[in-house]
Amino acid sequence: MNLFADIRALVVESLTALADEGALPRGLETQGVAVEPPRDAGHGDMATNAAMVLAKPAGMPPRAIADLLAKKLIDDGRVLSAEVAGPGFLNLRLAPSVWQGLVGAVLADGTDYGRSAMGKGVKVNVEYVSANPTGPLHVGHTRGAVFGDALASLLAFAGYDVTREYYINDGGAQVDVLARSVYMRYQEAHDLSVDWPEGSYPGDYLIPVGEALKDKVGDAYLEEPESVWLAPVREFATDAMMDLIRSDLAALGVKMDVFYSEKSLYGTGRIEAALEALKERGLIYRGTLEPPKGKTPEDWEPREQVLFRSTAHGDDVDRPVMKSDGAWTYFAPDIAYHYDKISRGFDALIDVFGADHGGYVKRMKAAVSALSDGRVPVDIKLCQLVRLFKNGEPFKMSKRAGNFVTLRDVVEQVGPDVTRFVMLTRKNDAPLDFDFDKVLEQSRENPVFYVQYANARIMSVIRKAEEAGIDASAAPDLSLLTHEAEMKVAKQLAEWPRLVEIAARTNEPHRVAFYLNELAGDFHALWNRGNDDASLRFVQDDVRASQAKLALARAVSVVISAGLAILGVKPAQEMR
RNA sequence: GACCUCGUGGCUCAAUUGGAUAGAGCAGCCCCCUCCUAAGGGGCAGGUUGCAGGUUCAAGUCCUGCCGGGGUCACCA
Repeated sequence: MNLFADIRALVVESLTALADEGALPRGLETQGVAVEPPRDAGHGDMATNAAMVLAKPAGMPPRAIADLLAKKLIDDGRVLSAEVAGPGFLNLRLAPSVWQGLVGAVLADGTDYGRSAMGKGVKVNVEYVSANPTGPLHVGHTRGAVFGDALASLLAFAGYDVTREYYINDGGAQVDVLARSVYMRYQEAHDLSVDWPEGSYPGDYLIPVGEALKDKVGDAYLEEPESVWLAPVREFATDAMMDLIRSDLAALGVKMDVFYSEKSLYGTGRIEAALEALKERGLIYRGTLEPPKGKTPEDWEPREQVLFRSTAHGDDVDRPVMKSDGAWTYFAPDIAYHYDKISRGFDALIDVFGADHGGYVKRMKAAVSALSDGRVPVDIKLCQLVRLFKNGEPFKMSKRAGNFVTLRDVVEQVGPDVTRFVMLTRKNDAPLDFDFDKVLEQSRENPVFYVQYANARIMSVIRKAEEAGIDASAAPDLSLLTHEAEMKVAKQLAEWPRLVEIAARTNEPHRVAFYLNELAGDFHALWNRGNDDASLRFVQDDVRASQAKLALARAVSVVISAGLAILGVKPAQEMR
């Protein structure tokens, strides 16, 4: 059930009929015809731009087309009125029975209401978090985790075949640093005192890992040189860190389908194969890069490197894939990783990065474009910083001391539901303020509360009704829903399927959170109308009237539940 | 210097990817509880969408150039 799609289909049918009658030219392209809610509800229930879009190709003034279309549409039982307005908009008012029927459809579909087929048959890969396995996840990762997870759920709801994936950066130098840091904790576990060099990971979270290493190997590595213990300790340490990260993600309710190891690309010829694929396209060469204009690094010296001609696919400069010592740059395995995603048959890729990786976007897009010969689109979503506050005061993190606010800190303090919802109350590319106190506040300002409160009120009023002996789930006579305040809520429900498609098309899950806030607002408004007008209360002496009103409330709850499910939040049954 | 990103009432943000008279919430002023959760709601006031051009039936949205905030900038990942 998608009312906007239904009415759009009606508009297109009517246009075809007009063409058959000779009133319009045949074969007009109706691609651009849209049926949308008008910006101002006073204009009507729905508006179509059909006349304006078709005016030029039809060679007719828009208002003339709109007049023809209006006369045709009015024949349909669902359309109460069709008025031409402005430059050629056609404003439609729909019969009450349409909105009543919509409420019934929502209840019939349940939380499947709003599912779309737009992604049918399309395989999409969403890569998110992808934090280095060198420590627990912190707040910044939390935003990316929530965003990616909600986006994946949203796309699944829109019909896509979604894979959630985490790229483990376990191939670079930082995991060696991790291994050395764990080794020092291991030494400490043997009561040896150690000096912590600059650039190591001094966080307490490695103490138990050092202990665990001691439990596993005893004193076997104590007298050995690094060449002996580095590789096994590295593996031990990264495994421990991934366990930690997995449990952090689980605490937040994030479950990946695939954890993909960077290290697994080395020594298997996969990086070489990916670069060979680029080479075949003439995009690999040896050369020397110009220093960046304006700001030349202190230690700049011309160097001949192996370069990827990313400029052929929209990048600003070509990018090195191999260091001067012959080792791969970070970019090389990432190229291979994306090549692997392409060869696994994904039709679209989405990468969720932190905003500090913005400079990486063009080269990654260039690589995917080159490797898929332009067939596979990749959308890279950047998540901006999270600024922490406590009661309005900025909350400082000291990364140097290893004391940063972790994902687990946040989840333990405010819970996974609040964490997730709040992380989606801003669009991904805008900075987000997270105040530990305000997110728990029970007030209008807090959207988490506001939406949950709406659902709790619905649950509460259903309980009240049942206590009064009303069967709230009985088949209602929806024709009893006639008041404009009730219609307003029904109209908001009608927008849900449309919103899902827009949010999925733009890869913007925050739109779901904003929509829920609006829906909750409409519901609270209706609720309060009951203070002034007793006929708008949900529990009525007239059982049939009550059942109809409760059906509307239940439909609201259904959509809130479906929306919250996309965000990964459990609807509240009551407020405490 | 180059690239990315953002710029919308006093504050925090939306705006149906190009649609009509730019919408919400805070803060301010005025109202609404013998009544299902007032943990809420209704109303008033508040704007040249950073600036200047351009594209077209139509621009907060697209293009160009400025201004301002943030981010990034070859042997880090």
